[in-house]
Amino acid sequence: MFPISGCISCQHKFCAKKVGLFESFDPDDLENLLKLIERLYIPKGDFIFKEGNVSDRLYIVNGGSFKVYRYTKDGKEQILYLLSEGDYFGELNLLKTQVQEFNAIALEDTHLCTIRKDAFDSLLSAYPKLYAKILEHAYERINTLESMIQTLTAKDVDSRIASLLLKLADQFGIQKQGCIEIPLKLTREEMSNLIGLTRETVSRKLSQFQTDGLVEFEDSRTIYITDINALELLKVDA
Amino acid sequence: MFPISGCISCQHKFCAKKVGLFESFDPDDLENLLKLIERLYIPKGDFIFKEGNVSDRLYIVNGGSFKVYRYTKDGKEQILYLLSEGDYFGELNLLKTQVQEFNAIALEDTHLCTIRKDAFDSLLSAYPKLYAKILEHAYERINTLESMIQTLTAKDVDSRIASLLLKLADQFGIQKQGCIEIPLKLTREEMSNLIGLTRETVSRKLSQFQTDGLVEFEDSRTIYITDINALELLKVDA
DNA sequence: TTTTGACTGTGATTCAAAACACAGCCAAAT
DNA sequence: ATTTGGCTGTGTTTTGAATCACAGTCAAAA
Repeated sequence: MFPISGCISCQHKFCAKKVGLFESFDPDDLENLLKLIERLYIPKGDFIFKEGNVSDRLYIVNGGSFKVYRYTKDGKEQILYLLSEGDYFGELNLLKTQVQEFNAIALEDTHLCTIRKDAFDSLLSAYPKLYAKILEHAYERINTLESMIQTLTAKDVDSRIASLLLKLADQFGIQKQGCIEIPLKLTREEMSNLIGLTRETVSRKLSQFQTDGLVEFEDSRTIYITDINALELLKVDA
Repeated sequence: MFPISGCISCQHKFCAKKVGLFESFDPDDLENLLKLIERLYIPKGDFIFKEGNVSDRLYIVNGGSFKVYRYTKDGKEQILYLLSEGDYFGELNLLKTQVQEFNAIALEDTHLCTIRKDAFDSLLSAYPKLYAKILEHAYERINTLESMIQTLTAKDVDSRIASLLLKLADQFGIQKQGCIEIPLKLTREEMSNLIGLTRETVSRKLSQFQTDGLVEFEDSRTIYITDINALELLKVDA
């Protein structure tokens, strides 16, 4: 994890533009903002931050993706959030200085734009409208968490996996002819860590979903959802 | 569910004062605020709001308590939030008009102070500092939800029940000599609906906790935590 | 190119909570 | 005072996911 001066995937300006947080910024504002941004390149598998770190940055995903997780009592990782291009994380922790309670690891080679606390503070006083954006984002996060609880309390495994697939499709899915591609290459274990199951159970159920014609796989990592209606039914019905 | 003019438990002013949301209000502001408040008395067991209702009020608990829940796929209620005196709910839904996604039922005879959307909007423009309070509250809600997920993903039943008891103690507990009383009289089933177990499992484990000297009961509803350290250990350790 | 290590699928077994069943209890209502 | 209905405790049985075990696959590294 190290700052880099040249950034392959971004033209420096873009990262701020793709993010809802700054969508009201005009070109001058953006110019101003760019001075505050520090960029990081995180290779696949490396930590972005760890539990116990002082959380003093806002992270904007400019390219790539990462998972935010902590450990359950029995030592399995429980993934709370998945972020990809255009997403951001950490703004709430900047409002009061505090310690990070999650770990974050890059799922692929990842380019981040970061803003440190002091820079963010000056932004907030210059653009008080940012508070509204932050509040909106907090509200989205609440919704994410509430539906995650909905998923986790479903005893029925089919419905949990259907929920997961639909969530991934909604968040990352690319509409193709007759199917939805989920370009995020999660391992079976990572999927299980999103919904509180074991990797074996996820593996078995996904095979079954495939033979039932609900999904297809490419090299067992890239998922294609071929029957989204059936998944919706599994999610809701008994 | 009906408005009442005389309110036994409150002197009208108090409800606003006990709530963090309005703590920065001076006497004049409060006087102003009082004109906007409508009070409701909800007898035990009655609905405060239902899924599908337009959510057009902020609810402040002036006395009593209620549960906020929705249904899991298999028809059990999943309780998301418990509120008692001084708590409030619904402010986030007032920011954009929308439909309620939860049900709320009074756990005992409950007195509420409510503020309707239009009144709240005028408050917000008069006191923009309220946004900061709302954001703070959203952040607390995120923390609540994240630790709820932590609890739900613990496979181990002892730790889930320990987490629940500690949460109840933290939120509602009254320090007594040598123990903590939890005055909220939840049924075993409601407890199970907070942590995704069955009422039988909760019943068995609480009996065991009692014989192990961790808790005591009065008429099986009021809980006294007698060994909070042991519960902390159960929550964290294997 | 070969080796390595991480990931995957799938069978067999275990196990703990869910489900079922029912009697006893208590509080509210009649 | 009696009835009623919801709640509780606790046995017994069932069930389905976790666990254990292991071979096969694949991609990255040497």
